[in-house]
Amino acid sequence: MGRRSATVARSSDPPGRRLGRAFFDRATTRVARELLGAELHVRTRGTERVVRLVETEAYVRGDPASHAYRGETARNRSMFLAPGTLYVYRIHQVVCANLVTRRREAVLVRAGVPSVPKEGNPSGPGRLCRFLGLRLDDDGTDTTRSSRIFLRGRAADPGPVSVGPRVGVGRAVDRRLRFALANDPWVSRPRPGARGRR
DNA sequence: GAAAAGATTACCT
DNA sequence: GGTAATCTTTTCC
Repeated sequence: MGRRSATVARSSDPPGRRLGRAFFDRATTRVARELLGAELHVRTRGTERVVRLVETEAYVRGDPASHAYRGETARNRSMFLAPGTLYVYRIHQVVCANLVTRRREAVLVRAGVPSVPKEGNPSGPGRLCRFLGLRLDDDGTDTTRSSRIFLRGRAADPGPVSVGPRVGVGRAVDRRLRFALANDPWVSRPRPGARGRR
């Protein structure tokens, strides 16, 4: 097929279409913002889990909080691969997933609306990965080509987006690199009203 | 009854 | 493991 290097991306991809390389090969903050409302599909052994992303964080170049900040290592190698690459890292007992944008930059997927609410609560990076069944083995997967792990663009305007500081980041707190759908119950951080049980 | 503080639990760049 | 959010208890008016 005619393979060409598309460098220019539309501001809005076709609704429900798979997100290709051009989508991710843009400014990380824009990707993070437009990822809201998009669907992340993960197929594992016949079962397919889907979440509609509602919360993301951008990690950019020169960012002390970014894993790529201190250079390439065996762990963060995926961050130096092509846009659309899945970067999965392990922290203590859970794993978190990022989508590589431009080189050395990525978007951390923090929360989504679950396709099977009963079986999980994809609110928070660790929980999201656990719900989707993502493992450390999935690190390095090219989501623009994989048939197991891929994304679909949002079908419509997801609504108002709230922007604020990232979660769990000690440095560069003043940067507003966290994006979330306002008034969405699945957003992890600013829990509107946790009801005390018992 | 409401608010503040301490302590516990859960989570994760 | 450290940190932040949550829950419980206590104090105050």
